[in-house]
Amino acid sequence: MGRSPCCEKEAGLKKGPWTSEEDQKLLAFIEQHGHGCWRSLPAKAGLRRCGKSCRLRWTNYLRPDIKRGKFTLQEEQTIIQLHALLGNRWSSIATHLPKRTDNEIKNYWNTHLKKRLAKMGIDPVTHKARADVVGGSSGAGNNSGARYRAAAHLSHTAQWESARLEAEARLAREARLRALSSPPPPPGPGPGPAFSGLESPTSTLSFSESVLFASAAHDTHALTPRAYAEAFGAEQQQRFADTAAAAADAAPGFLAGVLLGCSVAGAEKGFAASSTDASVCEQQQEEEDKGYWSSILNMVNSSMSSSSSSLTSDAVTDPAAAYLPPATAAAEF
DNA sequence: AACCGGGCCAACCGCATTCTA
DNA sequence: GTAGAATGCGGTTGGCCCGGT
Repeated sequence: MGRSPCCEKEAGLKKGPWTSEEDQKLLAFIEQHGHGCWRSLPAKAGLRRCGKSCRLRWTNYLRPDIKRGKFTLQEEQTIIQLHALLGNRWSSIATHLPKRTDNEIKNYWNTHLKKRLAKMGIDPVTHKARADVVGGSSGAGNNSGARYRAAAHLSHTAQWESARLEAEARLAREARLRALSSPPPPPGPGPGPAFSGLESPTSTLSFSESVLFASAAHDTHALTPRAYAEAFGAEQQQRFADTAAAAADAAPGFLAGVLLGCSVAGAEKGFAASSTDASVCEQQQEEEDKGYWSSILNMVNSSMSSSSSSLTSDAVTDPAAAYLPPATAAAEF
């Protein structure tokens, strides 16, 4: 595959921080003409920058729909959960955090979240409990249990993710084939909620990631309130509960229920209730996990069937099978 | 006051992927 | 089918800022 002649090597191109004058030029040009071809944009806009630099400046800074400033607790959770599922696929993660850029998320992960997970004894790369923490059952008491469970849960999701990626690749191939063999659908209401609300203009993945988003939202369980409190400090516990309550107001469905189940209920029961019966808690956790995963399956099923009228391939006649985790994971159900 | 080290983040770099002729 | 061009993406860097000594 050919590599383009690097525009950065063109003579006289400016590098480094952008001036406000350059920003103005870029903004004005894009507002008037749209960005179109990035390569030719700098010349048209009167900028001595390469197109790549312009694109980066626009997407990471100048775009009007960018939210700047501190990440909310909910955003932090989403990043952690999506990272557990997707790894360093920052653009995919950014797809599910409206108004945040991949660069910003990446920076935030590297400077904040990674360290906090490490503090929790969770390897920020694998999202598994570190051996030195899991093995060291002494001292920390119940802490290691909560940490281990959180990490085990994340590990569990990783198995799902590998299966999901396979299915995703298959669906993408099939979608492409269908697109080639059939005319585009008429404009109008989309095939269903799974398609309509979660699609991102920047996303290269649509359906399956929408499902993933929902599943990630479910994965609020992955960090238990207590484990979360350990990592994020007591002063954030209230924020956590507030956020969940706000989410319940705004979205009284699925996500809110999960958030509430995790936070408010947790808060009511005494957020860091170290004196509660551990075995009962674990049983409850297992039950919740079962419900959690089966609701994902249900959602996948319903989402797939809602769109299956246009899916004709054998590979997706059994939608659940397309997303079935490896046998070891499936056996845990 | 000066120095130092770490945190933070915008921007760069180069590879990967997608598009197009 | 292939090569070149365009764009996307993730890792890394450079420089500013701030708190500690």
